[in-house]
Amino acid sequence: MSNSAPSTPSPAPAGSPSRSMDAIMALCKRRGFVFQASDIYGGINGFWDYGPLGAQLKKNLRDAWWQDMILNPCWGRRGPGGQRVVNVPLETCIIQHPKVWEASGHVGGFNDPMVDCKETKGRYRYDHVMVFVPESGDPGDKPVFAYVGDQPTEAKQKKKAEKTFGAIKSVALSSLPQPWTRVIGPDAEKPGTLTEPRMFNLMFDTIPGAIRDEANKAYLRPETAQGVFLHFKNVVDSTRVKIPFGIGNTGRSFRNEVTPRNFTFRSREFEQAELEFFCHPDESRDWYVFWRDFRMDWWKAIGLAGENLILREHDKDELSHYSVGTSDVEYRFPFTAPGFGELEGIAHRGNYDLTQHQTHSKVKLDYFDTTRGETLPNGGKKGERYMPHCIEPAAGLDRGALALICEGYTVDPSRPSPEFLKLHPRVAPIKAAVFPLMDKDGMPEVADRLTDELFAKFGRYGFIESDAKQSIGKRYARMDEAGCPYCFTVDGDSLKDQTVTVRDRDTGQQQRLGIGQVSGFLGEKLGL
RNA sequence: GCGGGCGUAGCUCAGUGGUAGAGCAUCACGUUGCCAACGUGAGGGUCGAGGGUUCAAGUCCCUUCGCCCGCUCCA
Repeated sequence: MSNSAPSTPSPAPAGSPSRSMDAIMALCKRRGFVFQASDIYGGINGFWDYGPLGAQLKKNLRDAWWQDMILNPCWGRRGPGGQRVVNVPLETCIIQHPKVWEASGHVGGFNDPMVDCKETKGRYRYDHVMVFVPESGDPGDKPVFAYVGDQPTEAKQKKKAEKTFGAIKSVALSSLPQPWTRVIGPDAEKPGTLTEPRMFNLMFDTIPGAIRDEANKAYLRPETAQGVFLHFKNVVDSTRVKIPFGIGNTGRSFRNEVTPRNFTFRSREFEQAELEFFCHPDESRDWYVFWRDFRMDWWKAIGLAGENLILREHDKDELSHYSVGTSDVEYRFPFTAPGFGELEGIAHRGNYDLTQHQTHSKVKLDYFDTTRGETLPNGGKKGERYMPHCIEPAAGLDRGALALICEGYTVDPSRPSPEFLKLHPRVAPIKAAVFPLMDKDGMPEVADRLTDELFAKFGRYGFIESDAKQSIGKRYARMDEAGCPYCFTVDGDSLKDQTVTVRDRDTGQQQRLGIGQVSGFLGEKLGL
């Protein structure tokens, strides 16, 4: 825990009533972190908007990612070979050529009606499933045998069907009336295990161009990663980067989730921050470990330092067929407790994506590495041509913002303002507040001058608030709830000795500080 | 997609067929000189939406939208 002061109880454990999602969602709405999209029309399932504080919180999170991944990668931490880590940014469109998603595998797997087998957990394209039935067409009370053409199941099921019926014929599953209580799935033993066909529209589609023509259908991207692979060659040719290096891409992605659930956690429109890091196949495992460890450290550094954060290595059977390894940075959200929910996946993608796009686009995407190969008489290298491997740390910014809010949300009944948000100063949307203790006797003027100074120095990083109304306790409480880390208060003594009090959000404790020291104090606390 | 719960002021909720309410919050004025203080006052509602029954609907019925929980799904 970040706070070790004995007077401060540790945050309520995940899943306890005092850290309930209801309370967190209520605070999010009350203080303007998150609103439901199209609220006044009754909302729209799976879409959430950010209010003033939430928009700034998420921007701070995005900026932190950009700073620590692109501008000063890994805080200067050296790569596995002792080299400086080099990453460059890219910003690609939400809509790309439809073939991109065929190459990536997103179209083939998810755009057709599928039937699932409850027994084997197999999934089949509805229009590919055929069934062996007796020549007469009427099986009586006997089961019929489903199969998928050109697959091992065909011969197996044909044999069984012939044994049962003798003369058989083949019909489409779609020609049989539902429910298919008598159909034995391709790999199943018992009849009646196939579900009704279901559409899995993972991707939203749209039709660019003035004239609606289904032939022009395009998709809203389900991930930002593919935009990077498409420009791998352009980046190499235009920036003098040498492998190993990474390309970062942030932006909105869209997935037509079957069940949007859990506040902003599973939204249909969401923002990703993804890095595709390209390296030689032989070094890919080391880089995978490097990125996995750094990304975990990064989330800790912006405030998820508690036991609610874990790094989970995927089991072998969870991995995609092309992946050497995948880890998730996972957070114990109130709605997943005692389990965890994914914040970021760090995947070793091998050379799958570049290879796929090379095949589909017929454009060479391999890399000529002039630092490898045998040494030539002139001292240079002969070079080596290879398809780079890729490590992909892919973070969800909305999930990150939600985790920051959940982690920061604290209830301490012993405080005058029990409910408060312990946001790390780097991501807190409000960086500081300035209050005149009373709205008279020269205090507002001093407060105004200090406010101006803080705006000039820190306004570019977040909000600087000032408030002269109502009791001081109420103003502190408001700032606590909004996650503002420090409040500076001008009182009667300020006029005499040029000092103010600074109040720490997490402890409620105050100390006196010269007005001239305030900027230095705040800059240090904000890590600037 | 299936099952269950919920939807009344910004928030938490009361209101079981008969004039829409309370507390907190917000705003103003006054008091108060460091922790959601006190006093006085103000603003804020087509009771999620649409339809129906009824002399009369927040309340009963139907439909629909949204949120929450469980299952399902999540190469």
